Amino acid sequence: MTVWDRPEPPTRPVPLDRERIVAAAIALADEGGLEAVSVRKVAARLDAGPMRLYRYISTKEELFDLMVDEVQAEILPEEQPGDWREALRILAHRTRQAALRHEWLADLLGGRPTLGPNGLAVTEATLAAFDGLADVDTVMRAVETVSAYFIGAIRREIANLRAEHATGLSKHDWQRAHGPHVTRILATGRFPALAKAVYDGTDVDAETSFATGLDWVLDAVAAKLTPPPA
Amino acid sequence: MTVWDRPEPPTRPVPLDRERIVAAAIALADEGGLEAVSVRKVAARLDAGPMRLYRYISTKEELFDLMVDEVQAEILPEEQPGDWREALRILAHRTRQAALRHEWLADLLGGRPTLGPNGLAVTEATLAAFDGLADVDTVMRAVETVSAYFIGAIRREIANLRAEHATGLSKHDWQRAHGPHVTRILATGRFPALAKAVYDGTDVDAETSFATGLDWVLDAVAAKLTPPPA
DNA sequence: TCTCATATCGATACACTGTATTGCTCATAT
DNA sequence: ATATGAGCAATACAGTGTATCGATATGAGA
Repeated sequence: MTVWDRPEPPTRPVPLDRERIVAAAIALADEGGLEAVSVRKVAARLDAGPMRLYRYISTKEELFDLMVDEVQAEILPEEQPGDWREALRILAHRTRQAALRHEWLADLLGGRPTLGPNGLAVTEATLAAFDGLADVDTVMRAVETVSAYFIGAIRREIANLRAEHATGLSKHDWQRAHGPHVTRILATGRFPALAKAVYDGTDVDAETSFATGLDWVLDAVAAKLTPPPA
Repeated sequence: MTVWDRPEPPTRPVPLDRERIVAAAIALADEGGLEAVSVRKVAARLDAGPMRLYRYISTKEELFDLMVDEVQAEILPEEQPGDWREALRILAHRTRQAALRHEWLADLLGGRPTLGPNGLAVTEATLAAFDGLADVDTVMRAVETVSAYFIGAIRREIANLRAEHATGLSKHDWQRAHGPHVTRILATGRFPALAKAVYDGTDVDAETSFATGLDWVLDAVAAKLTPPPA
């Protein structure tokens, strides 16, 4: 039997692990949003059959969980600042930046408990920042309040950003109008306070708006940590 | 040709409008979550062909928008309290209650700008509560901050609620463990602050936790509205 | 009252989804 | 050398959102 008669040896399938799978899924999501992530497309990126992924995840939701946890690694600050306030501020801003890099994160944020290793590490670092400053319950309330704020704020920011992007309007025109619809509604005079806000309000960029609200919330937390002298 | 030979006249299709469609979709979502809402199933509830719905909506996303706006009607308080603080507190709690009645709302909240009639009415009422109390920009910041908080908080609450529900564990066991996973992770000692929080923390019910954080944020807003005397 | 135009509907079709099942193939252990 | 087990691709299924299209019933105009 000559070489010509013998078939080439079958190519072994490219090795796979969760890391590669998650990376492919994130790449897909970064390009086309969460809805662009399908098991088939992720597998295709890895030169694998779709069903092969189910050795590593047992459901598509789990893939999303892995994606979120992967991004949490970007959020985890490299070194811990001493000040709790600075720690929380950095956490909030890093989360926001991650969401701007990966807009799909906004769809997932707060949608499920984050129990992955990186998610837990983020929580640990956050809680640790309060060490010795207050009782456990107060600390919990503080962390929950701040994170509720920035998750909500990030969601809104991304939502608005997408709406602008979809209509192709400039940010200014968008805020002022959202096309004819809002203009017409406001013109009816049925929403005077809203109209005033839209027309008389200053355009502040998203980051300062985010930072301002965050500072307010941090102020509130500070007040609860060190109650004013009676 | 006797009556017996003649077929009955063709039944006219049941009349349809957005209201009916949205009601059917909401019913479906209340029973089985957002993922139970499919164009075919909504149509089936109305004895209509799937394609018929596309005269009233042009995409499934629009159906979701309509659903959210419909629920906003439940949120709109019937009468406006004089106090801005009370107004915002009520808004937050009503939104939370709506989300508890319609868990799918948590998936949609903050996901897209709410430009429907009821959504705008809610915004109007909220802004109106601040009339004359501060400049437009401060008011905007206040409203955005508070709503960011409660959207984030509601999302987390529903997320936890679902996680409990899925495992069938009691709330207590859930918070303590989430099955073996968290227990094992905590046992490694790599997350001391987290472990302390989980084991030493008091179980507070979701509503008080929500209300507490809300009060903190409202305190912060109050401080910005009436700056302390210099 | 008859005819025509228009709006609306149901059926069909398409490309795609997540995942259960099945049987093959190859690497290892005996 | 053979048996065993794991890992994989292929196939299949039920379901999805929505484009297209031909039939049909309704209202307007003569």
